[in-house]
Amino acid sequence: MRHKGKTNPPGRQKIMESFSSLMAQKDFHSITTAEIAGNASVTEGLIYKYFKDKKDLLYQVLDGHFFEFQKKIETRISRQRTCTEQLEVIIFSSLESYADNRIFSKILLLEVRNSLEFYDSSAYGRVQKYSRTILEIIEKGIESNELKPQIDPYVLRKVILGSIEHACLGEIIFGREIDIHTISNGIANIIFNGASV
Amino acid sequence: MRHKGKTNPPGRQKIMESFSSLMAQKDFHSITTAEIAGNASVTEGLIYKYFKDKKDLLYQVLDGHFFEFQKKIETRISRQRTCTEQLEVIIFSSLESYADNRIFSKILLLEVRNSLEFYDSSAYGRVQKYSRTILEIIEKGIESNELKPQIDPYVLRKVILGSIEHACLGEIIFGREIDIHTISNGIANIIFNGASV
DNA sequence: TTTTGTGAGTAAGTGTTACTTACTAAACAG
DNA sequence: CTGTTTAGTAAGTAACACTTACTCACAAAA
Repeated sequence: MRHKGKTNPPGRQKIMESFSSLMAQKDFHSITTAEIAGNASVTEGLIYKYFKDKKDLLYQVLDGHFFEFQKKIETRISRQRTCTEQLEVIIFSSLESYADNRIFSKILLLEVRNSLEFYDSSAYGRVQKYSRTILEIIEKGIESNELKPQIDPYVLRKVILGSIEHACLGEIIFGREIDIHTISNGIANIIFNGASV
Repeated sequence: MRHKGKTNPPGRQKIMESFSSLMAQKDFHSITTAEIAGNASVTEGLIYKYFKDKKDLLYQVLDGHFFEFQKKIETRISRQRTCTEQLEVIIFSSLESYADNRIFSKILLLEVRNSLEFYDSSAYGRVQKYSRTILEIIEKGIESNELKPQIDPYVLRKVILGSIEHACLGEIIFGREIDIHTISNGIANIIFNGASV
């Protein structure tokens, strides 16, 4: 290459930061391109140099956040030995990440799911990988006799992910504080030991 | 009243039906008011006689669907005696309703949650009532010694609702078929008896 | 040293969209 | 009859997402 393929120019970064900070204040659809550009001190047109459209900007911002989320989860999992411990780490760390990073949570749980384009994005690729990791842990747990053999791994994964996500919704939507330790212990206790006497 | 307060005129109904059928085909934001009106054979302006804005139309359509959902669930619950049976009915019937009524599910799980106005709507009032019913059943179950006393009712509710909702997402988003019986039994089994050996 | 190509960024649009305003026509109540 | 209310229309408008066509800076090749 003749031109030193310098990637991620300042304008691009400023647009993403500006958009992120706006997402902390309001929902995706009420953020305008004019606002994003103004807040970033660039012109509206520049957004479309780096992003296909407004949604693509959303997906790319999510992708960055998800990358960090994934890195943290993976190192933590690797430090645990049993399947139960690993799933507990997943429950706790997911709750922690959602609670610590509202923008990430809002985008992932409330804004991207409704349009099909998301499922082609690289951010969704990360979701799939994370999801597959959970499935593998469950399958290993069944093999090693930690988990009941009659359990459907896909269903258990749904219960785990669903519980985590639902637990964060109140926090994200209404800005309520949640006690991560209590909730994650509560969820893990129900899922592993059951609610019935 | 002087004018026989005749409510729900044909134009209003046609708008709601038109919008419902469009929701079956695409996501909320890519439906235009021109489309809704054209499909209903009325003028665009009429939409705004009966609905505050496009979102209000969404909420009112959801409200109608939720009313039916609630009616069905409540009669079914009343036929069960034990808390466990009642919660099983909730899990099964919710899955069934979501699977049978894609428009309802799509609106409730993917389209309304992200904007705060929804939480003032009457549809959200129904969500709260349904949610409260579940909590009451759980509390009764703890009192009657069917459920473990150390369980936090709020957490158990999160696990139940989260599992149900997550189980339907694949179905709704990708149009996958799910086996309601298998999934609802699987979820109930994990939640009541636990996944650990 | 000039030329040429490219990446960063801008300015000024354009078509669409959600929503508004000001208006009929008819049904009814007093 | 008369005034009021309901159902519905027609013709806008501001704001929005996105496009087009451009400038400028700079670096490598000729």
